[in-house]
Amino acid sequence: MSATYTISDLAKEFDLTTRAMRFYEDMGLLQPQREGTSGRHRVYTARDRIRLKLTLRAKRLGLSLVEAKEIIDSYDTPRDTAPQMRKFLKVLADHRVKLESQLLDLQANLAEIRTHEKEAQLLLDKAKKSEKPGKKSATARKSVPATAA
Amino acid sequence: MSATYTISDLAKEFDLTTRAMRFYEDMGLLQPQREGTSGRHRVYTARDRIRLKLTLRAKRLGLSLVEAKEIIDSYDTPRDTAPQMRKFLKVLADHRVKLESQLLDLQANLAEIRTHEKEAQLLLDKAKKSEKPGKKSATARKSVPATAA
DNA sequence: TGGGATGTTGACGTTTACGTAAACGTCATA
DNA sequence: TATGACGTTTACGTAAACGTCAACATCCCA
Repeated sequence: MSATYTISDLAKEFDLTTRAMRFYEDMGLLQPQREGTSGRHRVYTARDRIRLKLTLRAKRLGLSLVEAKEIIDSYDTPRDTAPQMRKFLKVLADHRVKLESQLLDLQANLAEIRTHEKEAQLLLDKAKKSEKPGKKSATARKSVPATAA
Repeated sequence: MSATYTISDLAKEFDLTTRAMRFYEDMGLLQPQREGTSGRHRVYTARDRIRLKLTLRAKRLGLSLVEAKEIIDSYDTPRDTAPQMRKFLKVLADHRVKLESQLLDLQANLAEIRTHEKEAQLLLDKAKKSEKPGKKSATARKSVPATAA
């Protein structure tokens, strides 16, 4: 009934190799069922697909596969007792702190780039304007910016 | 006159090993001067310090050292001609696109975490309230969230 | 002047995240 | 039934980013 996927289905969808997917399985990130005459072929469920999606996003944010697994698993472990719940909350909070500081890095970096883009664009425009009117205009040779945070 | 640093000065300031700094030098990210009787000891300038700072921030955002070098170097290459300028702008734009998509990942992830935190906190509070009044309350066993983007 | 503290150059080791190749099984279909 | 196309296991290889010695040079200062 519910949708299932072959290894290459998911590999294609997320643009990775089957080797990578088997590796993720070895790491415990995916746990496909087996099927076929001798139960060799892997069958992925929607749950695997979502875990894979989360894994890749975590990777894009610079987490190792082990770190990714830790967090993703935490979404999938029992939280029936208060201590379990509190531990879950701690994992979330720790991760959030990391993400928030990364957000700052990112915003700083973006701001810097946009500044440089504007500046460079301005110089380029100026050069074009003086293309005919003037003779030659010495453009700036900038070095590493002091605004670096 | 202008401030200089020893290898361990910077290593301490940025919390990395001297081995890492020499490695960055091998990669071309840093180019300390040499000093002393036989010119063996490395001397780092403010420029090195800033390049190091940029390198580490790039690393935190998941760039490889080679990628970091490419971008940082681009800030430090001549931009006297229009083609050079345009190439510089292209590097910036490419990098900005990457950062912007990363920003989306990050914001999605943060939003998700905050949702889970609220939800979990609510359950925890509810459990505490019914600690005395009721007998026992079965708390939820949540699995991987469907909200996963 | 001597002895820690610090620095330097190799050079080999380690972890992460797969790539790649061999050698074989399985499945749809022509 | 045979012939691709796809899947599987096993195992060795690799690139990035350092860690970890060893063995020696320099520097500071009591």
